[in-house]
Amino acid sequence: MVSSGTSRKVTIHDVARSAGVSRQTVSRALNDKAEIDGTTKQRVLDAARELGYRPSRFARGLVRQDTTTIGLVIPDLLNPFFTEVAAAALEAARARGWHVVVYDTSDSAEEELGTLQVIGSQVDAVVGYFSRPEDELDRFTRGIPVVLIGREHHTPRFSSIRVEGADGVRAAITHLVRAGHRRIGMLDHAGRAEPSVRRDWFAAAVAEHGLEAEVVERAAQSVDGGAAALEALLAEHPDVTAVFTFNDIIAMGALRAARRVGRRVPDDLAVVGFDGLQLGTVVDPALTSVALDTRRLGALAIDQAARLLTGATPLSADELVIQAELLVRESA
Amino acid sequence: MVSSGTSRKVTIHDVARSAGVSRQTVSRALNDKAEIDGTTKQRVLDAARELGYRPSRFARGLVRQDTTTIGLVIPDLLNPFFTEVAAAALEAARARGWHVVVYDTSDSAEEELGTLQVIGSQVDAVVGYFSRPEDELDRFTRGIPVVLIGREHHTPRFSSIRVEGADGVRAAITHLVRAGHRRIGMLDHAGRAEPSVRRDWFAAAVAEHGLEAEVVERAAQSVDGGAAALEALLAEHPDVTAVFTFNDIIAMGALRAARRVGRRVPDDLAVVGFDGLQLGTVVDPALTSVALDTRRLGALAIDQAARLLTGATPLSADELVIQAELLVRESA
DNA sequence: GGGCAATTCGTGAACGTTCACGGGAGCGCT
DNA sequence: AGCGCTCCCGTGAACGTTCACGAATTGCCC
Repeated sequence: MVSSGTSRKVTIHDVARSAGVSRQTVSRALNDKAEIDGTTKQRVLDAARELGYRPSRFARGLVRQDTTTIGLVIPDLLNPFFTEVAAAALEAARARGWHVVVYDTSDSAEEELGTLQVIGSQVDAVVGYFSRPEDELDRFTRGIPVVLIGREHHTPRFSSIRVEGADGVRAAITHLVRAGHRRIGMLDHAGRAEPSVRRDWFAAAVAEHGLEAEVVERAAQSVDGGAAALEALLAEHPDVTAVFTFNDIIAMGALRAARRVGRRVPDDLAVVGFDGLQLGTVVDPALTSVALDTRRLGALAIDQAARLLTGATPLSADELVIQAELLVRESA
Repeated sequence: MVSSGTSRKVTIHDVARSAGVSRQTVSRALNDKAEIDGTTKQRVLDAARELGYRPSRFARGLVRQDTTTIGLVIPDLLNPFFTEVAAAALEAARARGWHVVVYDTSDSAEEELGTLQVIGSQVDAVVGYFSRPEDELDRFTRGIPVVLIGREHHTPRFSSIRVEGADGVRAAITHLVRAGHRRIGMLDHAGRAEPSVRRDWFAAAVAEHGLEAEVVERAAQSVDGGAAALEALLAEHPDVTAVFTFNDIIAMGALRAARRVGRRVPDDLAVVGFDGLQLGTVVDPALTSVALDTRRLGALAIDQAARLLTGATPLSADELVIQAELLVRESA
């Protein structure tokens, strides 16, 4: 018989009554425990299947304190960089037998707020990206560990993983200068109000070589945005022979625009992205980029969450750093 | 004071005692309910913060039956197609206030088994991709709705979303024939033992135009695999002027290989992928593809899960279909 | 001053499961 | 016969929260 569907929830008690045994015996049968006869075990299992019984994860979780679930907050899963981070975090969590509930906040402050309001009561720890002020995060995540990615923290309960790109960007600029480039532009992120940190790294690296650092255009966070920005930059500064971009998505747009305006990459225009996406190999020429080890990033975040959760000594700020490194492929 | 950390779990009772009130009053304060004085509410809140109190989601879930959590099983989150499906499912679930715990099975049968073993006791419904035999799925998901994607089902408790691509592929081939192509090859998936269903669609469509259908090379599921396969195919059949591929990833490899061997796309070689990834716009020329509406796919899966969960009349098999449609961009 | 409503708070019960413990039946051995 | 051991099985309690209900206090009006 198929279970009725709209009926009240069937409990362990119903199974026990149906099989003519006690709750405890049912529990023993379902959890493969000892102290139970083979035939009664089968009888209980049959009764359970017949009734469509399903143990309540809440009741079970209440008494056995074993399962841990963490919340992973991602601004935009369709952005390949975050996809890589999420995949890495999932892998690290699986290795620990954890469950991961994923929230995509769609780059929206409102959705992030909505997520914060529900996440606190659903998970044992929170890992991910946030844009809201810290006191708000604090208020909604009371009592559980929080690991921020790519953002500073001041609340003692928080941890954060720092993304250190100065060295990587410097290596990229050095690489370009060695190749003979003297006019190097940048396509920055247009989303936030103030210039990005990556632009600061760029400016510092360029200044070290005594070059001008002000050849910057701001690009929308998309392939089209990158393409448009490169065209604008080249129109304004035709003497530019190399560009560094905020990220690989924008760089891919730049690659396309370069082809459209007749610049050969890397000969007429060198392009260096940021992120080091695996995706950088699908474009032609393959994208040279200042790469972030996303797998390590995800693993590090989960590891720290585990330490905070178990009370082990957490990793220090010095250890919670991802160092960007220049990944030379074909576009520069 | 910072909470001690390794101490026993602090319960609502501790907060009540600390604030000099009853459990119920604490509950009222924390859940923004009425019937509580402003000052006592603040006192309770302070005490809760002081003690580092955090309500147990298990105890709460046990008494209020509101929160629903679904399990989303994905073979490989790094594969952009599945990323899009996952993002769509997350969005649809968020609209319903559901929580989604994501499992990446890494295209591995063992990981899928491991997922099955734990998922049944953690979620209220299961949605996603599975490769294991149906009786196994049945055994591990007793009592909860299951929505399979891109796979038939025979167990009555299951639902499945069918991907119907025959029409879309036919449209693609017609498109190629109209452009004058007479020798059309295919790059099939090399993963499974038998030829893919997409190859059957291809063969049927090509046969309708009276063309030869046997110009098929099998490609590994990667950009490099696609590139290698196209080179092999062209070496064997230099007269081929158009290729249809198992998916967009392989198509992107084909694009690169075409450029390497000096074939201009789409003039010397037309390329049509399958999936219709947003990613198809980052390559140059942008990829023409037989597109699947991944957003609708994800939404449909979640919708059906919702119907099964609430006891509403589920969608029929006819309604659970995603029709592929030709998306003409630049590569063909 | 008495009645009545509104406001604020507390107590027992319930949610569904597992754990700790105890008890009965059967068997072998002294 | 008595003892002890093994194998099954059942009962009360506990997990931590919310719900239903009742009670106490206060304020207001006649």
